[in-house]
This record gives sequence, structure tokens and C-alpha cells, in this order.
Amino acid sequence: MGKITGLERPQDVPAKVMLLYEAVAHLIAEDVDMNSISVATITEKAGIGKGTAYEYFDSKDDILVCAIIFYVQQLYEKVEGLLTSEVTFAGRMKLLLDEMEKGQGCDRCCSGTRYVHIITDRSGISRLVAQKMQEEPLRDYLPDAVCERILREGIARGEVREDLPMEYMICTLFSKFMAYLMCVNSVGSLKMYPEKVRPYLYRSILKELCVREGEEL
Amino acid sequence: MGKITGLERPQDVPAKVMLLYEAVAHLIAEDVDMNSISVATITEKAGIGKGTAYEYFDSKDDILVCAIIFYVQQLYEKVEGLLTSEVTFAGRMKLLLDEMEKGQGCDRCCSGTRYVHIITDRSGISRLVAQKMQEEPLRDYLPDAVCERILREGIARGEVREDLPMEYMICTLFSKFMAYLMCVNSVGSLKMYPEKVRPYLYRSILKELCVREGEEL
Amino acid sequence: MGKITGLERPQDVPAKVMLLYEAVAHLIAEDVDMNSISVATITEKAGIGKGTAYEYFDSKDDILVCAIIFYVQQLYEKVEGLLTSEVTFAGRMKLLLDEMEKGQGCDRCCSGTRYVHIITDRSGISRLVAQKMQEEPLRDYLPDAVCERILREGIARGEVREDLPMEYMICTLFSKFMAYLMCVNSVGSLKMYPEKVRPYLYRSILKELCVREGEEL
Amino acid sequence: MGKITGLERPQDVPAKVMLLYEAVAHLIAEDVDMNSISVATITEKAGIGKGTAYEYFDSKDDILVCAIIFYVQQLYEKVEGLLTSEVTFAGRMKLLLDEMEKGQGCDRCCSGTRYVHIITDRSGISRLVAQKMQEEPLRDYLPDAVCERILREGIARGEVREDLPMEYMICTLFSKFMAYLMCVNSVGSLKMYPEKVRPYLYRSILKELCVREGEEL
DNA sequence: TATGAATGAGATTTCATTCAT
DNA sequence: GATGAATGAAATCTCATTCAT
Repeated sequence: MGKITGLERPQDVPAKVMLLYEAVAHLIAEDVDMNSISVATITEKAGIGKGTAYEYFDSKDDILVCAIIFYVQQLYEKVEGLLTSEVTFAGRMKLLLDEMEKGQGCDRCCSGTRYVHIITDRSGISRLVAQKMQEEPLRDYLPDAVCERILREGIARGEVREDLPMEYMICTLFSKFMAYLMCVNSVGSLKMYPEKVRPYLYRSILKELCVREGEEL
Repeated sequence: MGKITGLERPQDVPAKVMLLYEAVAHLIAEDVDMNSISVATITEKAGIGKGTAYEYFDSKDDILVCAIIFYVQQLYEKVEGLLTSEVTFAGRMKLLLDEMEKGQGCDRCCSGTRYVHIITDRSGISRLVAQKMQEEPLRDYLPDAVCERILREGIARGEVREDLPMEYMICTLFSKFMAYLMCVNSVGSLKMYPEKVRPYLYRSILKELCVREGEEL
Repeated sequence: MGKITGLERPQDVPAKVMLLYEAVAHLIAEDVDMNSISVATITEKAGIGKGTAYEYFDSKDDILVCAIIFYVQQLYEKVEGLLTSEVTFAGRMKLLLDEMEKGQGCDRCCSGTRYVHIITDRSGISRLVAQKMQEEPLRDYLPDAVCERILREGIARGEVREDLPMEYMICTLFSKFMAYLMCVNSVGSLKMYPEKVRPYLYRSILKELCVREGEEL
Repeated sequence: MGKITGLERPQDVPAKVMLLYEAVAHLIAEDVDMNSISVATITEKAGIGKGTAYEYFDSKDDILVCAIIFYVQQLYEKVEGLLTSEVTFAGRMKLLLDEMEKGQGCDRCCSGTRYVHIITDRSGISRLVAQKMQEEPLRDYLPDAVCERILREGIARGEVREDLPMEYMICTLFSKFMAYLMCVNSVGSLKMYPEKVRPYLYRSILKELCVREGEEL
């Protein structure tokens, strides 16, 4: 009857569903086109029967959307963890860049560039994901919402500038993150060494958005 | 026999092929998933027979790849025109931001965010496009190549800083452009007023990359 | 183990089986095609587990056949009751027409036209039902057997003509009943008022089959 | 694109569609349940590719409905021919009973009892057929419409009684025909010799509906 | 006894590609 | 060159049945 919503907490996700999620994550990580993945491929990779997938989901799209939503939440929770462990704006930037650098685990289909890819799409599965991401509590997990929260807390702490429009700061912060992700992933023909770009990027964030320039990296 | 390569100059593109290209462009502009477009859909929209498509192309993928490559070239030529008409770095930034603002013509399937989307993808049609974009002369049309050229010319004119690594500057410039495109297209939940963001963005490009700050917008 | 035969007396039908029968009856009454009803639909409507159905029946077809047979018996017993309560041929005709008029209870999947429908079918479930109906004691419950019995008792009472072949009389009586059922159910495009047709029908039965014309309705 | 409506005249039915119709007719004639026939079975029997069926029809149901509608029209035209060749009511009854007696051609899936079966059904394919039969010009082909027409022409010729309600006469005539069809087909357990029943049936139609009794058979 | 998760065979439908016209 | 009818492989989805609990 398709009772899975994709919002279940990890411990509440049935074993077979988790196998499906993992299969989807691996396939996407292997650069299979999201919209072209077949149910047979997913269930075969998951090692379960084709019919079983339909015990938990109403349609193929549902499987994919829920899998992606699930990993978006995982990602959000990892970020939450980082933000809890460190409260200064500069420290948070450092942690987030660290995370992007290593964060290419094949089990997270939505990490890094792939997330950007999904967000810049208005067709197929991405459109469905985008629609679902508008619902509570998922909208708080959207990258601009996270950026905004970090910026506001930075302002509250007197670390981030108050004279720039919030919209612009979100846009800037988000674009810096994207730039670094594209570096790390060598997207397009951008064949770059992240370690060369990173210190400059870090300082430029602080310089542009912070009241006083941050301390050296 | 599939003789079309996608590299033909507009005036050399057979009429039927142009109809196919336009059909593809419209479909992509209508947010149909690139990887899910069917040959029947394309030829029907183009108003030609299904068999005819195979007179010019070897496969469905070929049609799509060539259509996208064709419009990438169109885009590149438009940018070329802008860069020829204006030689200062600051002036060029202005022109390029202008272009992004209006550049939502439905006939250009690869304009704006959609281009970013294709570039951040490593699957399906996008992968094939990316592969083809590595060949001469297409690699010069890639956004980072264009950015690099503009930056180098800016350095030559003494307008752009020489103390930053080129990689970082490309990354920065490209990400600023992407951020603006996402603003203009209200992508994801980035629901922003471009006119509010734009002046700050313009200045931040100049401030970060130029020897002296640019004049007011 | 499939021990249910469909011949159990109502009081001997296990509770779960009765729930299954009722579910089948409701579904058929709701105009769901008999051959397209799924086990899941039946058990869900019955409010019991899917596996439970297989504790009592060997297959899906068995469930349906037994359910129909069960209601055929119910119908037969109701008719038996009527025939016991009234012994004259004319009086019996009156009672039977009465019964057809009201007899649209949703719990009797085989009442009225639906029974005719099943009987005129040689495919799917109907074929299986027809086969089972050939066994004792079910063959006595078939409409032509019932007609024959009524006619013979009418002859014995000196009320029904002896000069017509029994086959023809059965055929005639059965067709009159069918005609009235189709009236009552507005079958096909036969949009008729039963109350208009009924008195004529009643008299025509008596006129054609009885020694002397029956009394007025 | 599914352009076939089932209303095409025989000479306008594409060859492949005719093969599909014939396959359906044979299957139904072989007592395969209409609602359980699969597309694979039909196309295999028709000797054409599975995909081809979908070039002409939108769905499996469409194939079946159109095939049945097609044969209903064929049947109607045969009846039309008979009614044109003979104008007296009694003569027409004779011809129609003749037709029913031989009319078991395996290529006409809707002849005889099967037609009654479809008409007494409100589920699955039959429901769809019934819906379509409400549209012009199909509603004139329904058995009660045909009966009504014959009766009215009989009245106009002074052969049929005027004192009975039309509704009743339609009901009576139709049910006599059905009874004979069931005889001829030995439907249910009505195991009868048609030749024994027929002369009585013929006379009872004339006796009940005609002004003067018809001449001997 | 009762259950419902699991399954895979099979159903419907789509679609890239071919080929006779 | 242009076409679109024809096709069958493959995709999505259903469902009767089994079996571990």
C-alpha cells in the first residue's frame, strides 16, 4: 500500500527498504542517470524481489524520491552535528569545507555536486524531489535555508556583517560552497587542485561576509 | 548513415535537422527530462517523420547530443560577440550579467541553469555531451575556458589581479555567474529578486578579482 | 488443505469463510467483474489476512466458486420456502414474481440478472460454477430443474396443461422469468416500468401454460 | 495513436486490425473469458507483433470493445438483410429463428447467447461495450430497439396487436428469442432439442402478439 | 490458526529502430 | 530523401501463492 514516505527515521526504515535506498544510492554514485534507473536494476542490486519494492512504494518514482529524500535528511543531520559542535562562523566554514572535501561517500547519492545537480533540475525525478522538499520539515533542509540560518546566527554573534542584504549573503555563501564542490569533484573540465583553491576560498568568505577578517587558516 | 556531427555551422544545418534541434530545445525548455525524451516526441514536435530522424542521426542519443552541442555553440557565439564589443573587464562583467538576466529564450535549451545542470551531470545524455565537449574546438566553449580567457585578458590589460592563483579566480568567477543564474531562475528555493542581488554581486566580482575597485554600476 | 466445498450448511460455515463469502457477494453486487477480482481485494474487504483464505481454500477460483455456490443454495432455499408456503401454480407464479421484484439484496451476488449472466457464460469462473452445479445435489437447484418441478407439480394438481412438451414449457417459463428480471434490472437499454409489464406477464404465463386461465391478479 | 473506433465499415478496417478482431472472435468463441484475454494471446493468435496492436488501439480494453462492437454491427447488418428480404411479421419470425439456429459461426463472437451474456453484464469489458452502445448509431442495434422496430412495423401492417403495451411486447419477444438461443446453445442445463421446442415457440409468439394466429409452420 | 511479507511469473504498455514503399 | 507501419525487447506494475512467524 505504499506506506513509506521517505521521512522515517533511519531506525524505523524497514530492512528491505534500506536495501532499496542503498541500491539507489550506489547506482546514482555510479553515475547512472536517475531518470533512467529501472526497478529491475534497483531490486536486483538490492538483492530482493521486484514485487517487494511495490509492497513499500506505490511506484518507481516513489522509490527514487524517497531514497533521495532519505539521504538529504542524512546529509542535513550530519551538517546539524557539525553546527552543534562548533558555534563560531569561521569555525563552521572550516568544518563545512572539510566535510565537502571528504564527503564523497558512495552511499550518499545526494552529496556534493549531485545535490547541486538535483537542485538545478526542474524535470523528472528532481522535480518530484523539489516538490516534496517544499513540505515541512524538509524545507529547512534546503541549502539556502541552512545558509540563512548560519548567517543569522553569525549576525547574532556579531561575527557577520549586518549591512548587506540577507539575500545577497545567502547567494554568495551558497555560490562559494558550490564552487568548492565543483573543484573537489572536478566538474566539467574544471581540473583543479582543491588544496590550492581552498585557503583563498575560505578567506574570501570571511572577508566578504564577516565584520572583521577571520584569523589565518 | 548519420552524417550530422552537431558541429555544422547554422547555415549548413539541413532544414529537417534544424526542425529536430528546435523540437529538442522546446522540449527541454518545457522541462521535459532530457534522458526521457522519446524519438516519437521529438519528430512529432518537429513535424517530420520518425524515420527521417534516422536519415541524419544514428541514434536517439545522437539527436539529443547534437542538438545540445549546437545550442552550446550558439551560446558561445553570442558571448563571443559581447566580448568583441567590449574589452574592459568591468564592462564585460556588466554585459554578461545583462545577458544572463534576459537570456531565457525558450529556443536555447542550454542557456542559464540548464547549462549548469548539464555540466554538473555525469550520467545519460549529459555524459555524452561532456565527452564530446572535450574535443576541439568545443573545449574552448566550456564555461571555465571562457572564464579563464576573460581573466587572462583582464590581467593583460592590467585590470585583474595577478597575485591570485588562476584556478581560484576561475572558480570564483564561475561560481558568481552560477549564483546569479540561479537567482534569475529562482532555482531551488532561492527565491530572490535579481535586481536586489545584482549590484552587490557585480561589485563583489570587481572587488575580489580586480586591481582597483570598478566604478559604480 | 482446502476443505471447504461450498456445500456446507450456513451454520457450518466457519466465521472467516463467511466473511470471505460476504466480501465476494458485495464485490459482485458492486459490479466488479467476477474473473478480475483479486484475492487481496476479497480478503481486504473481508477484513482478514490474505494467507487465511488459503487455509480454507486451495485457490482463488475455489473461493469464488464456493461463494457463488453458497449463494445459489441460499437462493434455492428461499425459493423452496416460497413453494412450501403456497401450492397452487398461479399463487407460486405470483410469489416468484414478487420475489424477483424486491430480490436485489446486495448480499446475494447471484440474484436476478447476475444469475442469468453466470448461466449464459461458459468461461472463467462461470464455467467452474457450471461444472460444480452438475454434481448432486446442486443440479436440482438449477433454474430449469426448479421450473420443471413446479410444472410437474402443476400438472399433478391438474392446473398445468399436459398437451405441451415439457421441454417447451420449461423454456417458456424460464424465458418469462428472465424477461421480468431484465425488466426489473433495466438491463441493456431496456428501460421499462416493471409495474406496467407485470400484470400482462403474469396472465400470459397462466394463459399459455395453464388448463384454465388463472384468476385476475 | 489509437484512431480505430470500431465503427469503421468492414472495407475500411486495416488488415492488421481485422486480424486482431478475428483473433478476439476466435478466442471468445473458444470460451475464453473476455475479461481475462491478454494482449499477448490476441496478437499471437492474430500473428502480429504485440506492439502493433498499440499502433491502432490505446489499450487492451479498446481492442476488445472495438472487436465486439464490430461484430455487433455485422450481426445487425445480417438482421437488416433478413428484414429487408421479408416484410410480414410471421415471415420475419421464421427467418430470425432460422438464423439463430445456424448462427453459431465461430467468427462471430457476439452471436447468440454470448450477446445475451454481454448484455446482462455490468462489469469489465461488457460495461464498456454497453456504454459505447448508447452512442449513435449503435443504440439502434440493441436487441430491444430491433424488437421494437419489428413490432411497430407489424402494427403498421395490421399484423401485430395494438392493445398490448409496447414495453410488454418488446419484453416478450426478446425473451422468446433468448429462450430459443439458450435452447440452441444448450446453455446452462437447458439440454433441449431445438427442433422439438421451435414449432411451439413460433406459434406462441404469433398467438400472443398477433391479431390473428399465424399460419402453420 | 492466522498472518502478511516476499516473490517471480506474467500482464500491459512504451519505444528505439528497421525497412518496404 | 522521406515516411510511418511494424516489431520485440524491455519497462512498469499486479497478483496468486508460499511460508516463516
